[in-house]
Amino acid sequence: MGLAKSEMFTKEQNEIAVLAKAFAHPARVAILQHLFKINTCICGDLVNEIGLAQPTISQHLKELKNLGLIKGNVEGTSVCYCIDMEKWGAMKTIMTAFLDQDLKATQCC
Amino acid sequence: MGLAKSEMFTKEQNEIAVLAKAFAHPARVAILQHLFKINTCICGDLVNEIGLAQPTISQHLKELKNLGLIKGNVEGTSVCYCIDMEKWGAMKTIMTAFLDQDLKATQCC
DNA sequence: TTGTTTCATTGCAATATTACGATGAAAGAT
DNA sequence: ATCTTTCATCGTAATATTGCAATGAAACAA
Repeated sequence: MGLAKSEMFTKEQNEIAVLAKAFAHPARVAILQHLFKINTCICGDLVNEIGLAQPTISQHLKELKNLGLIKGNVEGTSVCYCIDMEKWGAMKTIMTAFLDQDLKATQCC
Repeated sequence: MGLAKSEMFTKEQNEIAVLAKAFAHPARVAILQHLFKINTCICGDLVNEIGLAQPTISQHLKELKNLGLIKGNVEGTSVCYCIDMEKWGAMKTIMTAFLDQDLKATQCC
């Protein structure tokens, strides 16, 4: 039905899925990469950098903000977005633990 | 429109997004975790382990297979799925490089 | 042969995501 | 005050994803 039955999975499984969604669209990957590149914060010239319309960028920024991976500071008429390093680190811990499962496993077939 | 304009992003950005989609659903996370846990391959008792219908599990397995993260060996009437360690490692290299962006960046706001 | 088991595929409904035009809100400039 | 700039939000259309009942295919058992 298109409904993720989150109650039938562990908290960890749901958390990984939610975090992975942040990277599951190239526009959000591009946004994050650009925010890291221009480390001295940056505003909505993301719209110029990436070739999507302003409401679309704004929507992607909102999702990343909801996850806590980025934060936005209002500066006059513009808004300065940047990575929340603390949240990024927390996310990385969870994702890395998942990705490193192979270290404990043995090859089979 | 719901259309990811992949031609406007870099090859790397699209690759990260495609790989991240593998983990963007708790059922696929659960499948991968179970395959790692039962490292001596395992078949479709994933249907019993996870509480989803057989066609649904089969569909998720297909997606993971398309990405190359798992492979399936037919054994009589059953199919034995397991992680493709080589592909997993390649995926991990790409994802880790993306996640480690913060190591080169400096905090801003 | 007929039945059974296991899994893939088809077909469809429900829901989620993505994209953008139009509009609104807030801050500056004039 | 009006105009402009910048961004958020609303509304809606297009597309993608998820889930499962029904069915099909392949291997095995009788």
